[in-house]
Amino acid sequence: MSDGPDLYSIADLAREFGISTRAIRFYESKGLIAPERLGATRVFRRRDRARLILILRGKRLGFSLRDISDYLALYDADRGQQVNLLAEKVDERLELLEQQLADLQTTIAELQEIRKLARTRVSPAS
DNA sequence: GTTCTCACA
DNA sequence: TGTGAGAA
Repeated sequence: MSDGPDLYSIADLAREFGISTRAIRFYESKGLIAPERLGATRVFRRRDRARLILILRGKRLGFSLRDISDYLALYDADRGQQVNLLAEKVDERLELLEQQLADLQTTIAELQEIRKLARTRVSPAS
């Protein structure tokens, strides 16, 4: 049905996702994942792998580990509230990015204006 | 190979 | 938000 191994070592996941084993341990220390242990050694199941994928996607979208942790914590608890939190954080993020984009566009326009003036005043005719 | 802790940016 | 180093 669903394929792939049932068990993964920390090195397996680090290799698959192109991150360090240190980063994975770091995420665990922050409570984002909670792999089982065989003795002292971490054993990751599909569920842990799935959470890791969500962590990396959240990071890629610019969310903090804290945000991602808050979101993941609701997976086992309140799925309705999880959806609400996600919507709220996504709105926040979009608002910030849109503002940053507008600021960048303003800066770009200023620089382009400066370049235009500089060319007409100090450059040989082209 | 894996674990942990401490220091560091 | 991670990494480096060192010891086990």
